[in-house]
Amino acid sequence: MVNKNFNYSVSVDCVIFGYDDTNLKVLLIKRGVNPYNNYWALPGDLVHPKEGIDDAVDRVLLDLTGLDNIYTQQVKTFGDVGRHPLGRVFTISHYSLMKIDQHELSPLNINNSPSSYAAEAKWHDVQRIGELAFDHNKIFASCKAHLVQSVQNKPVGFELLPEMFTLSQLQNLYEVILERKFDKRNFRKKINSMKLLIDTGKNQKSVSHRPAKLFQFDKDKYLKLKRSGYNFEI
Amino acid sequence: MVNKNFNYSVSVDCVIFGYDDTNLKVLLIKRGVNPYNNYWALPGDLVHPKEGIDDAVDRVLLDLTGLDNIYTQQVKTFGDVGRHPLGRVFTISHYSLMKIDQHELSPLNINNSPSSYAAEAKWHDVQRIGELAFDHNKIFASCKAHLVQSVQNKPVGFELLPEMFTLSQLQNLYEVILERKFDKRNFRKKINSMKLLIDTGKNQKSVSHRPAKLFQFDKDKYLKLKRSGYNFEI
DNA sequence: TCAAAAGTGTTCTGCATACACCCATGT
DNA sequence: ACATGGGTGTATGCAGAACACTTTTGA
Repeated sequence: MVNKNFNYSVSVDCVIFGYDDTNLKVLLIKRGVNPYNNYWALPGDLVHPKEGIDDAVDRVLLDLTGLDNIYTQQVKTFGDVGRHPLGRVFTISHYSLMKIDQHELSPLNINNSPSSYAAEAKWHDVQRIGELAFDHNKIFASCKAHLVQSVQNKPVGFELLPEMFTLSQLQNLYEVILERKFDKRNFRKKINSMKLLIDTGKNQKSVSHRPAKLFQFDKDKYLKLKRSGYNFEI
Repeated sequence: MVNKNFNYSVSVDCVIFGYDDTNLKVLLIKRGVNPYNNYWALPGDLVHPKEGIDDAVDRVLLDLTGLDNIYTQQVKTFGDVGRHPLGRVFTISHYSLMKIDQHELSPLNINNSPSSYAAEAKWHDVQRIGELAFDHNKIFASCKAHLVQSVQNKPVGFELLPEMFTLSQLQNLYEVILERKFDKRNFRKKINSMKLLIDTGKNQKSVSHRPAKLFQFDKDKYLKLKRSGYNFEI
């Protein structure tokens, strides 16, 4: 006999952020099934019976992007009584940060996916997402706010940049996420004082202006500093 | 027929913090039923079918304390496969802040409660909680860390103090939560510069030293400032 | 040679820190 | 009178903010 207390369902949803050197982007899927057929939605899936929350998130991300090392943080759980037409579904929302150049949004990935209620996947400007399925607009807003907070006291911005990046790319990333401008010299002074970037010795190629130096984020050094009480702050 | 996808259960758990002018406290219940009979545990309950997450939290807090205006924030959802012996139960953890002097932990409240799996409720020093039921030690640690973060950039500390409080009480509260000392003059300078306290004109009574002034937190003023971009920071 | 973005220092201001003595009350 | 915690100001150092010109490359 099924216990009357065990009749809910639980899903995970991912707000996957990317950065294309100009704008902050979010990866949405277009639903190919009801409910909300043809609506854009956050990628997600039900949590399987023998699967932890993080495992479910990793699976959704792997199926969608082919990548298995995407930075992810849990944000908030949504469970309003009427949020899902088929029953009581709680969804545990997450934000994920990926290097946008690393993945191919191949139809292959999407069609192979157990999350194959998705007919299409596409990057959208975070400024220009329309009405999403379910309560996904609310979820998106919550995760976006969480990103804005995180980026100011954790070095998560680097998760959105390629392995090697210029200081201008980094500055523009912060400007786009925080919706404010920084002074170039002061920004560089600040970044420089952290001593967390490695000068790769390489330069940009084939740009029609003075080529910029390429840097890497020194994650090991950051982790050591953090263990001894250091607080990242932009 | 019960859909195979609807066979999970969801609960809320509350890490209820209080402050007794010396230590940071957490309100735990002693379980009177299995599983984990006689273990101390976080107060919580299953989310009812027609009830939102926040409603469930409010209900748990009302049943336990008789109060209905307790500051609460959702923290994190836990759902490891084996975390509950009776089935797949996800729990949405919250932290709550209350003025410790406002409530009576009457057996009445506890026995009237639908959460009457509780045989006893008691404030514990946050430093001295032993092994709790389920994965509640992990949940507690997560909520404590969240409190430490929050208290530094939101004026939530005042939720733990009586309506009127002295500057020394306030300073000690921060020292206890953040586990560091502040210089008295600098702390007061900082608090004073925020202009968020109202001098009530009243003083402490019957203390065997110079009586301290009593202040109130100006919540309305804070909310106005916040809307126009102000960021609280200690 | 022109356009475009990279790169670079100094001054000023304000906030965090460090620090020691007198005051009001109860016993 | 003494013990207890309440209450107050100044000097110093450091970090954030404002600000303009030269350099390197491709077209």
